[in-house]
Amino acid sequence: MAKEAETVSYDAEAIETKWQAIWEKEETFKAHDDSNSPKKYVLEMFPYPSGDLHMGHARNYTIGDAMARQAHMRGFDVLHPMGFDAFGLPAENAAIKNSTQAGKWTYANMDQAITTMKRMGFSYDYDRLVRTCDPEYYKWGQWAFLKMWEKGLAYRATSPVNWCPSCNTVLANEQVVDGKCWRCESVPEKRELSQWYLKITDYAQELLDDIEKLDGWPENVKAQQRNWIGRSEGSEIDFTLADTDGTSPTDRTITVFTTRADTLFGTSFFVLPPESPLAQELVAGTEYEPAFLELKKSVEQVSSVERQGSEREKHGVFTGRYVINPLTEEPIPIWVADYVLLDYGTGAVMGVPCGDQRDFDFARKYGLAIPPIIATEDDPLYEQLKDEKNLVVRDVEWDHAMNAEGYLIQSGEFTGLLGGKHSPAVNAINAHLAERGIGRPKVQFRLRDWLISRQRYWGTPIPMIHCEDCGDVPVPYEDLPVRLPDDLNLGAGETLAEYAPFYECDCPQCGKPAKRITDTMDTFADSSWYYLRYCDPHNDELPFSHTSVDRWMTVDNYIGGIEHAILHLLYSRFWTKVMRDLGMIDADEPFANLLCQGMVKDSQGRVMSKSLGNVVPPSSVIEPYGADTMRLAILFIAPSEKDFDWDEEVVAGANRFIKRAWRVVWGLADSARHHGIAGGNASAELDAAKLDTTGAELFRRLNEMGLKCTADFDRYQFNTAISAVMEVVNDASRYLNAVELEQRDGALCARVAHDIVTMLAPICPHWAEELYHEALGFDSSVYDENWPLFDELLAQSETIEMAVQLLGKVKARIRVAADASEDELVAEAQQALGSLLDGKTIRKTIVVPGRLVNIVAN
RNA sequence: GCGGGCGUGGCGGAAUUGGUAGACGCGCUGGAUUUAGGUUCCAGUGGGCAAGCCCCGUGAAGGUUCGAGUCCUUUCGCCCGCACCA
Repeated sequence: MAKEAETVSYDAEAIETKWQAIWEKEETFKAHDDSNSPKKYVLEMFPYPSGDLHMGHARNYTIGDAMARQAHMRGFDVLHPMGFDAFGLPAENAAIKNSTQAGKWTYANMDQAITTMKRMGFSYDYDRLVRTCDPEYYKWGQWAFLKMWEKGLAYRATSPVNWCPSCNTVLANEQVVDGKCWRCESVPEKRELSQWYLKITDYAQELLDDIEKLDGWPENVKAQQRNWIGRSEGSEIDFTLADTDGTSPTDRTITVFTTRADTLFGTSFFVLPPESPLAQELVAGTEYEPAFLELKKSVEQVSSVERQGSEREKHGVFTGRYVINPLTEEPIPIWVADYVLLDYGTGAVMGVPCGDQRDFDFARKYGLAIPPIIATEDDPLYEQLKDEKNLVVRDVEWDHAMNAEGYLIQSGEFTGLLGGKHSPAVNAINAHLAERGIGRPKVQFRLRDWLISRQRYWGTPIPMIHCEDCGDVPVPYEDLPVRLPDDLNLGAGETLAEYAPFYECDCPQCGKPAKRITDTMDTFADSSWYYLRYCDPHNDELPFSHTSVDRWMTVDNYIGGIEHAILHLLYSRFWTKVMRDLGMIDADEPFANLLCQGMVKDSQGRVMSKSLGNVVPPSSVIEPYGADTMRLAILFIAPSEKDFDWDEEVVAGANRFIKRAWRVVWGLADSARHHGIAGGNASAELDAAKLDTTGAELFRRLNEMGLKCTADFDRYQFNTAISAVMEVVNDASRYLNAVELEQRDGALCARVAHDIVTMLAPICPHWAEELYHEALGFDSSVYDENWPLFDELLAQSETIEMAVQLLGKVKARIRVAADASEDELVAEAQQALGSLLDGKTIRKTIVVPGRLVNIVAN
């Protein structure tokens, strides 16, 4: 390397501290509500402040920050806010343990996290910081609850719910994961309690349909949501309850839900769940009652985890009663069995052992008939019974249910129709039942209403009052927020329900003494609309104004963990639709593009956890290497969606590159100055035709790799965007090594230096800012610089290497002029193949411009 | 069982639409510079052997095509979600 003006050494800590202070002072990252530029809303899932940030947060926010900064450089007015999901149980538990206030613990953690965010150089508009535990925030969550109450979307109901004995609160359906509490992994108990719900099921169909609109979401998240919503098309069929004699009809019916109405002729028994009040009623006072009660008791003792295992043996008892099959008019015995659920469908099932493996297993165990009513063409039974309308064979020797698609046999007038879900046979039987008024098509969802009340202190109080006379009465809007008291003695175990200053109040309707609801909302309610509040965080008239959400919504890029695939993302979609129906916002969906970043694991591929002691705190990387190295390493090590194992070598490699790029930029800038051009003057006259071969090739590569880097940013593929810049840096380094200072092209050096700095600016912002000012000589922030433009034409070289194939196999390579004609290429190619073509006839030649010539000869 | 995804060097991973497989980085090998290197620079690095204008190579086997990591069929393996949902 020729001697240059001495370069300044790279001191990460000094420049990072310096620029963080300047950004803060200059308010560099302020979002503008009134700008004429197109907007871009980049959002990372806000953290729960349980302590300092961990590597997962660092990765999440680094991805978002690279997107946000690059968007700004491409001319967008960017909204890139941050906040805290600050309510929740860990704060309360910590407060109980330390006899302090949950708020104190939470605010201290939030301050700590903000410090770390600033050390990472994230480009947040801290003016818009949202903390869900601030009354200015949760007031509007309460407001939304009241609106939902008015629309009938919020209600109170008593039903069996999941109670977590360790968290001392109920859980939403979505929060019972693998039969365990999502937070503490205790096994919840079923309790009959009066709880508050949001009617998300009203939106089940729309939530399902609109998944189709989410082109920018990963397939697996969409699939998970579809699964969770669980739409199932089937039929409801009414069975008449027979009298105690077993045959004469009563005037009562029991309705079942089935997706296989076609198998109605094969119904040989009927099942109710042990929890069924109807079952209780049917056996009451009979000889069957003791066995029923025993089964019911045993089911209560088995945990939900165990009961849900599909391997579990089925248990059932006969009730002594019958229903009448509406088509065959035969009596069907009613059983009670533990494999049927009370809260799905109608809570009653028609048992068709021929068509369903579970029913089959149950029939075998209890010696119930297995009438064959469906068969495939290659089944001997099909030949025997294909024209048989009446039930002549009542049992079969099979060892499993008939799972394959087949034709109905022994099924009256429907014999011969193709059966299966959504089959002609289903349609025909549905039509028949509908005509008789004893059946109807029915769409069933798995999704349940969202149970949002929690019996905990540290959350948004539900703004309702219970009056002995008036019932549940909403808190008047002018009384919002219902403030959470901050002087509870949590350490002594005091709860809101026991704290009179909170619950004592007067009924807003009749004025008599009443009791305030002491449940708080699930924290997922708080996080279901925070992205809307960021649009208008200081509004004290409304949760947000229509103009503000018109300006910023929808979120263009949402980045967060896959663990929220159902819970948070489904609730947020629901909340947005509710706000839309309240006329608050026009958008149907909150998040246009979703990126679920992979996990950061330890070097052995294990999840980082405090209990394993394998946590790598961000500070352990920032301190020795700097935030820019860490950001670079995180983005380079793997594609954003993939898990990666933490690898110190990669960090060292990233640091090596950043230092190398630093030297190269200085070398280029000094060279430019030597030739009288400002270090980073990208607009200096650059005549590509006047460049020597080495210079021309560097310029071409700059354009080629610049285009690639830009395209990779566009598809959020940061690892390859970085590799493109690495190639430019490598090329520039070779240029500096190969060409003496005097021979270098000043304008070229300035351009390359400028573009390297700007392309890396979203990823290594402090590094870029320092070079932009000190090496390239600019006064403004690189954040306000334009993303460089590259030229497709300039990316092409005059001569290119092309592959020559014989029968599709590469046999030679030729260097040809980029604008060579097809004829010239074919001639060159044939020459290159030489003797390989001897004695062969050319059948065909395929020319792929710029890539290859394939000669088909034999 | 249902749904989604993935199999490419020693490792992380590249390869917009079918068109030169292995970019970039880590690691490793050799060389240069240095008093020294956890520095920098240069070169090499999929496998095989007869060392070539060679053969084989993207989990496996077929197929379509002038041409397949990419498309189709079958199959093996792994990961994730839901699940006695009728």
